[in-house]
Amino acid sequence: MEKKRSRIQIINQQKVLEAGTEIFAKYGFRGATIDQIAEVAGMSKPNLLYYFKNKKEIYIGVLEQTLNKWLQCLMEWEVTGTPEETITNYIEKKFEFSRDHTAGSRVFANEILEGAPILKTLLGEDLKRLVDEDTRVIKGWIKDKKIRPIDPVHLIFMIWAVTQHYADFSAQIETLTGKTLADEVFYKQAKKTVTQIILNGVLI
Amino acid sequence: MEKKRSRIQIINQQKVLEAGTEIFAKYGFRGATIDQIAEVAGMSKPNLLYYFKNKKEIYIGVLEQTLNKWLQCLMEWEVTGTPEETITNYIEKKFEFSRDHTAGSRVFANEILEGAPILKTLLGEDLKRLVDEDTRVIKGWIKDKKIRPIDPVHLIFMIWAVTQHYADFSAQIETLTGKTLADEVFYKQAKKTVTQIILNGVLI
Amino acid sequence: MEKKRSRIQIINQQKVLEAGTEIFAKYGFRGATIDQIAEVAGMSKPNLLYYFKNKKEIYIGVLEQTLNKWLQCLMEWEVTGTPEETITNYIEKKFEFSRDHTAGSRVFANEILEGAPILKTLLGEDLKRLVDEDTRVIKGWIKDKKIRPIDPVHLIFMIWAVTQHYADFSAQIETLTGKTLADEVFYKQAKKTVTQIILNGVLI
Amino acid sequence: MEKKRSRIQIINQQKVLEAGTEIFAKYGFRGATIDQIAEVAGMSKPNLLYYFKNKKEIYIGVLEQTLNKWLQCLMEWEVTGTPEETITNYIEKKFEFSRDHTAGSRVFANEILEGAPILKTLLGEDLKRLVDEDTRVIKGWIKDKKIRPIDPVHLIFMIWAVTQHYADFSAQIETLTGKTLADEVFYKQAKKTVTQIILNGVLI
DNA sequence: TATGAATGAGACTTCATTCAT
DNA sequence: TATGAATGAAGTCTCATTCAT
Repeated sequence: MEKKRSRIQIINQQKVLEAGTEIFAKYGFRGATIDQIAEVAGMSKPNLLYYFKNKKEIYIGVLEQTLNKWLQCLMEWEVTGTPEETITNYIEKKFEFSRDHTAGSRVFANEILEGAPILKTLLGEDLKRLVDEDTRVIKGWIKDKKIRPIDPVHLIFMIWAVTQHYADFSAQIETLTGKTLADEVFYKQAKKTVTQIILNGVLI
Repeated sequence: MEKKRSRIQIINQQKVLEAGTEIFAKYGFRGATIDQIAEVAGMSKPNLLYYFKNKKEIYIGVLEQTLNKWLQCLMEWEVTGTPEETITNYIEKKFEFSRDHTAGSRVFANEILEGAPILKTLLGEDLKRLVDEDTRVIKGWIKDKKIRPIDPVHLIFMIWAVTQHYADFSAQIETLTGKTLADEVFYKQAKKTVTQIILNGVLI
Repeated sequence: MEKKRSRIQIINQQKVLEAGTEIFAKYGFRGATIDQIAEVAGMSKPNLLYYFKNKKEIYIGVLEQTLNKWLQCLMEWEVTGTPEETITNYIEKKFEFSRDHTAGSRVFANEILEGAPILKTLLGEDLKRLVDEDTRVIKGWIKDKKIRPIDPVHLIFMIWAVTQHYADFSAQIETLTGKTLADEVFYKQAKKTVTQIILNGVLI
Repeated sequence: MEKKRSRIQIINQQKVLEAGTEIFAKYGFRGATIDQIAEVAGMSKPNLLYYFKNKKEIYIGVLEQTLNKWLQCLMEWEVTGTPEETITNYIEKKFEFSRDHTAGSRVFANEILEGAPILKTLLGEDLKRLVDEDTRVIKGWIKDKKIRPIDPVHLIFMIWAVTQHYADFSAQIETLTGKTLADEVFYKQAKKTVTQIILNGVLI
């Protein structure tokens, strides 16, 4: 299934994935055209199709890469500290991800919006494992009376929802505030406010 | 701009808008086809196009209808009570909206994801007004020391983000938990947890 | 599965089938292009695709129509007379078919050459039934000592092979003799010679 | 036109021709792809194209090779014996050819079906010569009252048609009888029946 | 001699939209 | 108001062929 990949193959595939992320983020799967992706990737359409058999393969590649980055982000989470430290760090990481992978985040959001036809399986496996683990940690905190007795999954969803919102809905946010996460001040303000509310919301 | 609309026109246009909401939610603007919408609306394609000049008009119609419903939801907010009552009520309303207008919410999300080409203007006007007003109210609370000094817009975004997440990302949520907002118990649990955290997060 | 077919639909579908027969006979399935068929049928490509979903559907339609005509030809065979009359009549019918349905015969030949991917099932059912019946009749003749004891299927194949040859290999025949079945004299000569040899070959 | 050909060239060209025969037989000229041929020949596509300038050249090569083999088969015919011996031997040779060069036979059939654009010239020359000679021999027999007065070319076509039928239509034959020429018993039966009928058909 | 990489031409197919009734 | 029929534009994908090494 996997061809041997030479240096140039790796480079070009990566080029395509990056271009694909950008275009799919902007136009969705159907809206994106191979032409656009090829143009951004700086290669001819048939050459692009030499590396990825068809449009869907590019899309899957983009999704997998994004999901992997996201999973990695979630896994880098240090759970050894206090709940305050840990949650602060978690939110920080997610905000960073939203800022640094805005396009990927949107492709991801689009896929979920359409019912996650491609990602469903992966989400049910890899992501589920991570959520289960986080849930366990949070339950431990609750048992130790370190945080209030809230439902762990909804806390997790809250953090995901908010941080992702700044990436996915940035058009709306920009229209309303004139700012995006790219604005350093705005970024810090958002992170700070969210962290504050969540921490005060759960810590005893 | 407005033609005189006979009874049957009104009925059929509404049929189309509902069908459009469903289909656009599932496949996005480009992914949706007029055929699909016509089929769901129970009329022939040319007949549908008799009511809406082209695909984009249907889309705009759906977006406007959804936005109006959402604005109405936001406006129904009673600001006369205590912050606790008010915020609780606000979150409740938004959760209801997510549950009862899942499809519309997704069409809306999709539009924002793609940069809100159609809605941008409306958002900058109608929604901005509402946000400004809410901001003023929240600032009043802060000044009166009724809630902690947090940045109002980010509080608003948080609430929007979380409640919308349950509609837009329900595929992911369902994969991870097996539940959706249609499940009464899950719905209440989600609403309760979110309300708790936010209230504890902002109240003094 | 079958739509209601209006007059114009029937007419246009038949136009397409005829054009398809001509083009598929000349260029084979892959070699044929929808453009060519549409051109011959006198309609635009998308309009043609309004009647047949894709190229393969046209092909299947052509094959089925040809097979049906052929089966009908085989069934019109009168088995009540003497072997001499019956065989003479059978060969005559097949020769007629080759002359009057040259293009269809070639499409058919092409399909068989490629392994009959589409027709295999039909051949195994309808045609098999006919062959079995013919075989029974021939065996009866043999038992009654009306013809020599030859293997019936090979006799049948012989007749098919020869008559079909004049349609399918007419390019070769024309190169070698300068004539085709369209030439009345040549047609009669061919039919007469073949009938003679076969009759003398099997009659006692 | 002829380059000096090294050992490896000869070997590789032969590999390509064999692969080409197989693939062209299965899919026809347009249906065959160079990739497929290269794969069967066990070499890369550009390497294959180093030996044959383009697809058509491979096709021509295959056709020429097949035609040569066929002509050789026809020429090996011993005309010195009695008509019975000679015809029996001729049919035998042709049956052998069909069994041993099934794929080539089909490529040939395909070419003729499409109007013999490539072979037409060769057929008009080399094959014509052979047919003329055979015709002369048969006419001699008729004049000597050794066989009945039938039209020689149609006798020749009959034999070609029948023997070729077992190669070209083997898909149909297999569907109807479950056998192919590869089955020794079936092969002998077919040859015997055909020989019998033809001999009885022409001998006085 | 051999092969990864690249491309232009062309085919199939979809789909929004219009026509005619 | 309603709909079968028709079409142009556009997009996906294949494939013979060439390039560069």
